[in-house]
Amino acid sequence: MVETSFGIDLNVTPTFHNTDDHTHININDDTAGEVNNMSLENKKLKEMLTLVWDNNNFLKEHVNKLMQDHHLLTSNSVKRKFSECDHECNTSGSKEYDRQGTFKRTNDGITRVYRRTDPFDKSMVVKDGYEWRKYGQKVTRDNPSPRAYYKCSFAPSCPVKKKVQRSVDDAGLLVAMYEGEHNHESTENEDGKLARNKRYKSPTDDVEKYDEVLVEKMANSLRRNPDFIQELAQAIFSKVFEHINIT
DNA sequence: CGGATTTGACCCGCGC
DNA sequence: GCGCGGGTCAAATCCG
Repeated sequence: MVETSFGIDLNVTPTFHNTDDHTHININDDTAGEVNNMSLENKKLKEMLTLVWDNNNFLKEHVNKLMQDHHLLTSNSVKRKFSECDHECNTSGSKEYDRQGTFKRTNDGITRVYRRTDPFDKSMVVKDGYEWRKYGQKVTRDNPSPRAYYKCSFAPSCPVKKKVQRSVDDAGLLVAMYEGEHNHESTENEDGKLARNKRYKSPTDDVEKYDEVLVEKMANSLRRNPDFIQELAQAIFSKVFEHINIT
């Protein structure tokens, strides 16, 4: 079934239950000619809408496919990297995973956090519930991507520092190194965590959201088009007259 | 206008 | 002592 966002079923012919004679309308020859014209326009309109809908479906499938490919690629890459990290961690330190694709490794008082991000995203943000103030950035010899230096925003009372740099062989992997321990509570409270969890979206949610936005945009542009409104009204009247003629 | 970020200069430890 | 590289400072700049 095809239905626009403003509630008009494009495939199903509307049915009318005229149980008494009050619905019968006499139409003269001029009106009949007009009705024929409207039928033609109605056909055209229906074809146009079908075309738009087909295009929409095609785009939807295309987006779905792209999302699936991207998801597959990302998860494979994460799996591969995590197995490498696992290998490192079997020899020293302790390890810890979280559900956001973050790998944590603690060794000699320095905690390393590996977080997978978009390789094209140039931001160096690794959210950890604390607020940080950036105080420097440097390109190091062994890595072409710059290393960012952060101090805890509670400094100087809190001595914790953090260094963030992209992995040498995987630009999509951010490595954050933490030195010291915070002497205060995380700046992100429980409400914040809940709010963030609520905001979590699956890829399918994205597709549905994209669908909604697309349909809404199409509907809005059509709504703003007076020609469309007029033709739509004519089409509806045409259907009504068609039905009345049959019955 | 004030806080955050950027970026070049400076500091410091280490190896030669 | 000198050069190199990582870390830090602070003035300039950006941005809400």
